[in-house]
Amino acid sequence: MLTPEILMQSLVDETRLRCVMLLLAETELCVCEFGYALGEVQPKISRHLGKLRENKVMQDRRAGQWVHYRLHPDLPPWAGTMLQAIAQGLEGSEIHRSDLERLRAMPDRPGRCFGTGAGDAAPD
Amino acid sequence: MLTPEILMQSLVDETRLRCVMLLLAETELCVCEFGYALGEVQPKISRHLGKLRENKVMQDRRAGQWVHYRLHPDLPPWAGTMLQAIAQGLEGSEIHRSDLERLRAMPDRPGRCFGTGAGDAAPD
DNA sequence: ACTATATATTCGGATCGGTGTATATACTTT
DNA sequence: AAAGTATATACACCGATCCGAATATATAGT
Repeated sequence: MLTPEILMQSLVDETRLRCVMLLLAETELCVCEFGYALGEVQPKISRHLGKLRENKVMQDRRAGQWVHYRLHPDLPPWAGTMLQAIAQGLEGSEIHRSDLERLRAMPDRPGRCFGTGAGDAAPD
Repeated sequence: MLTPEILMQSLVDETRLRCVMLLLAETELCVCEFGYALGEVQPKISRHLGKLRENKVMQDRRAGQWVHYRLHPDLPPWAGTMLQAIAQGLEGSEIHRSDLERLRAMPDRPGRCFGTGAGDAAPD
């Protein structure tokens, strides 16, 4: 079960915080997208996402060769409140703003095909 | 200035989290009260309170031989939200409950004489 | 089966943060 | 000024954590 202690330990690392903040804006991202947005090498990203998954902050979903991460659906209400409060305190933060910018400018982002595999959200 | 990163770094340590949580219930406490409530030695408590002061999470006030700590008056709104969310996530936590219990059962708690120095709240 | 791409894990080393013990400082009382 | 109480700091040590680099695993396409 997720406790405030574990959540803070999860977010106290800058890389992990940046990843979680991206998920407040994009709901689901794969490892390579995190890596591109943060400008970090893959093993580093993967390790941190793994810890966030262990800690039940995120949930992963494999889709072909890609693994998509999203905020854990069972995140308790107080945890959601914390994330929102952090996001608010981070307004004006250069790093997080540019993370999101780089992500949105990323070429060839892998399309997310949910559940039924019906709709492919590939940008134009 | 206090940032979410610094606040989380401040609270990720159990001792510091326990101290801050006590201040959500008591508004102002001196070092010896923290020490008694947590059952920890004085240097340990003092060191952690010092870091909380540095990080602008708490503010200290000397009153005679005692130094009283309270939550920093300029804590930004998002920080207050975070503290409340954490307190909520901590409901049912044995440690924090008993911290508060021990504090309230502490004999000879130093009286808090604010501002004017008029009233001394010494018990009997 | 072989290659390519995406992700995960392992390992050794470096760094950071917490701890205990001892000691220093500040204030009060006599 | 000397002794007592409250608080702060210094130092050496230890364990946790993060990192880079190399390697392992998983899936897709041919």
